[in-house]
Amino acid sequence: MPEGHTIHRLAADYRERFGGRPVRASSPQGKFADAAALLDGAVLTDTEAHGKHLFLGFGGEWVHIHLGLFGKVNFGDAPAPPPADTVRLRLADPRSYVDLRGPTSCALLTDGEKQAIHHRLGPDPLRPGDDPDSAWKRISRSRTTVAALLLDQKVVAGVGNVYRAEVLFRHGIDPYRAGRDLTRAEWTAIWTDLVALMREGVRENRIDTVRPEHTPEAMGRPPRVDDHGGEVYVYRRANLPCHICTTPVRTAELAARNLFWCPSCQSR
DNA sequence: TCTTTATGGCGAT
DNA sequence: TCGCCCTAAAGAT
Repeated sequence: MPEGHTIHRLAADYRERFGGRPVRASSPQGKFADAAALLDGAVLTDTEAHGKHLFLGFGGEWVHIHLGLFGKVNFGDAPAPPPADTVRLRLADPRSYVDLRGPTSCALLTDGEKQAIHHRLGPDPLRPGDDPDSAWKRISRSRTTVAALLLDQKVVAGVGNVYRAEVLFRHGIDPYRAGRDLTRAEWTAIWTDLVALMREGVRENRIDTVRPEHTPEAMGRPPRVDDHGGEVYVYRRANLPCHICTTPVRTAELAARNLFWCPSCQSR
C-alpha cells in the first residue's frame, strides 16, 4: 500500500531487476493484454517515479502505473509460479518476475502524455531538485486546511494519509489551520522533514516517524510495531494515548479520508 | 463465510 | 460530497 516512498522504491526495484534487458510481458487478468503483447520482448530502458506515479520506459513508450489504494507489486526469483488471474501485468526474464495487481491505472503512454502528468503534479520531496517554493505559492494563498493541502497531489506529490498525519504531529501543527495561516518557516520545516522521512521510507521500505527519544524503549513502554510495519505517533491510533502527552489521539473524517491528530500537542 | 477496511483518485452531481 | 474502480487481509459472525 503506497505513498510516494513506496513508488520510488518500486522504480529502483524494477530497474535493478529488469533494467537494460528484454522482458516477457503478459496480462493474465486481461485488462492490459493488448499493450503487454506489444511490449513483449522489449527492453526496459528507464524507470521513474513522481509522487505516487510510476513510469516504466520502453524506448520512448511508457507504462504508467498508479497503485491507488489497493494496488500491489510483488517481485520474485525465477522460476515464476503460474500467475494468479488478478495479475494485471507480469514482467519476467530468466532470473526474475514481477506481478502487478489491483492498480487504479496501468496504461501505455506517449512521452507527451507522460509530460502532462508531471505538469499537473506538485513538487515531490523525493525528486532531487524539486522545489518547495512552488508548493508554498499555493499553500500561502489558500484558505483550505493544511491537512487537505498536504493530500492534494497538485500541491505536493507523494504525501499520503500516513505522512500527512505524522508530519503535522512532528511540527505541532493543527491539521485544521488554513494554508495561508502557515508561516514560511513552518512550511520549510515541514518540507525538509518530509524529504528526510520519505528518504528513510524508501531505504527501509516502511514508514517510521517516531524520534529516537520517543520510542517505546526510550519512554519506558513495551515495544510495539504498528500493523503497517513502522512506528508512528498518531496514524490509526484513535483514542490511544499520545506518546508524548498521553492525551487521547483524535480522529475525524476529512474529504473521505481519516485524519488523526493530538489535540494537545497540535494546538496551533 | 460473511463484512469491513485500507498508505488513492476520478468523474458526476 | 458521493459513488465508483481495483484487491486482499483482518475482523466479525
